[in-house]
Amino acid sequence: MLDIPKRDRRSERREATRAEIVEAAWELCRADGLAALSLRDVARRVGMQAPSLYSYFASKNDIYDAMFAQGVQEFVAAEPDVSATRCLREALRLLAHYFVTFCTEDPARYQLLFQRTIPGFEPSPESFATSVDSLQRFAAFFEAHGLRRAGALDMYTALTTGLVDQQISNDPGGDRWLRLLDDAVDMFLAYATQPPPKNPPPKNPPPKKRTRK
Amino acid sequence: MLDIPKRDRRSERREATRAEIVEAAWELCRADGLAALSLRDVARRVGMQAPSLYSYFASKNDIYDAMFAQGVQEFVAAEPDVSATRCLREALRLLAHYFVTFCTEDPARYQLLFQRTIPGFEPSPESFATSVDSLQRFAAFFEAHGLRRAGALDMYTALTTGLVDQQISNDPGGDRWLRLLDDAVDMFLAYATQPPPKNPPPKNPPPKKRTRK
DNA sequence: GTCTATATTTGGATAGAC
DNA sequence: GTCTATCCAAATATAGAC
Repeated sequence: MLDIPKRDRRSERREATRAEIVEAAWELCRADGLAALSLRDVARRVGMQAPSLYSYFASKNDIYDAMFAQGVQEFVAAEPDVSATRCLREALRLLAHYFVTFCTEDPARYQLLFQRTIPGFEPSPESFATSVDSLQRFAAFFEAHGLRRAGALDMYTALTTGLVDQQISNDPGGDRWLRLLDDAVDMFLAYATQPPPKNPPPKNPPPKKRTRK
Repeated sequence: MLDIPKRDRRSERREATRAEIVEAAWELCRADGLAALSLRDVARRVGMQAPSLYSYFASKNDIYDAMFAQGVQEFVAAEPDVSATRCLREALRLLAHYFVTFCTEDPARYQLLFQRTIPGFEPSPESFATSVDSLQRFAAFFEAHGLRRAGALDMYTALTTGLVDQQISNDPGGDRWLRLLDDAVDMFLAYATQPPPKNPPPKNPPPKKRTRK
C-alpha cells in the first residue's frame, strides 16, 4: 500500500521557510565566505530578526547541517549515469567533469562538503552516509571496470580534488586547471590500467650515458 | 664594503620577543586551528596582557603576516638542492617528497601558506615575492629538464597539492595518500615526457569542452 | 511565530597611568 | 614596554511579551 502522507499545510509552510533560510545562508556564504556566516545577516535577508531563526533551526550548526544535506542531495541527484557507457575513458571523463564542475561552480559549497574548515561543525550521520554512499558507488565503478590497482581510487581523488583546489585557489572563475581535466584522466588511466612494475622503476638512473662513479 | 650592522641590544631584544610571539601563535594555531587564533590567547601564552602585543605588532593580521613570512623562509631554507642530480625522476621525487612532507607535517602552516582561508589576510608583498620566487625556480627546473608540455607544471602542482589535501582532510597523521607519492611522480613523468597525442586518444569525439563564460 | 530586550561571550583595538 | 581599564563591535543564544 502506498504511503501517501497526509498534507499538512502547517508543516509545508514550515519546510518552505526552512528552505528559504537555507537558501539565504548559501547566498551569504557565496558572497562573504563560508566562515563569515552570521545569523543576523541570514535573518535580515529573509526579513526576520535573528532570534526568530531559532523557531526553525536549533543552532547555527544546525543550519550548516541543512546546507550540507542539501549540497549532498544536489550532488547525487545530478550524478551522470554511466552504466550504459561501454568506454571506460569516456565514462570517467564524464564523471570527472561532473565532479570538478560541481565543485568549482560553487567554492563555498565545495568547502562545506569536501573540506573540513568550519570549527565545530560535523555533518549529521544521515547526510554523511549519503555522501559515503556516493563514494562507494564510485568505488564499485572502479571495480566493475577492472581498476583494481592498489591506491587507484585514492590517486584519482587526489588528482581531481587537486585540480579543483588549484583552480579555486589560484584562478577563481577561470579554467587554467579545469582544462587539464581530460589530460588528467588520460594520465590517470595510463597509470591505473598499467600493471604495477615488478621491480620499482629506476631508483638509480637508467644508465644515461657513460661516466660511472 | 661589507655592511656590518651595529649591534643594538634593544632591537635584538625586540626581535627576540617578536619571534617568541610568533612561535606562540603557531602553537595555538596548530592546536585550535588557524582561524581560531586570538590575541588574548597569544598574549597569555607569552605571559603578557593582550594590549602589550601592540608594542610588537600593529594588528592581528600583522602577526599572520609574520607567520607567513616565517613559513616561507622555512620552506625555501630547507629546499633540497637537486642541481647536481642527473636523474630527473630522482630529482622530482626528492622535491615532491620535500613539498608534501613540509605541507602535511604542519597542516596549519599549509593552510596559511597555500590556501586562502583567513578572511581579511593578504601576505605582504615581500613575503609573497619570496614564495613566487620559489615557484619560479621550480618552473626553471622543469624547463631545464625539458618538461615543456603545456600545463605540465599546473598538472604537477594539482597532483601534489591534491595528495596533500586528501591526506590532511581524510587521514590526518597517516600516510594513506603520502605513500602514493612515488607512483604519482612516475605517473606524472609518463604524462609530461610523452608528446601530446596528435589526435585526442579516445574514440568518441572529445566531449563538448567546457564552455567559456 | 515573531518580536523586543537582553544575557553572555569573545573578539580586536585604544587611552593613559606607571 | 607593560599594565589596567575600557571601548566597541559582533556573535550566539535565551526569556518572555504579544
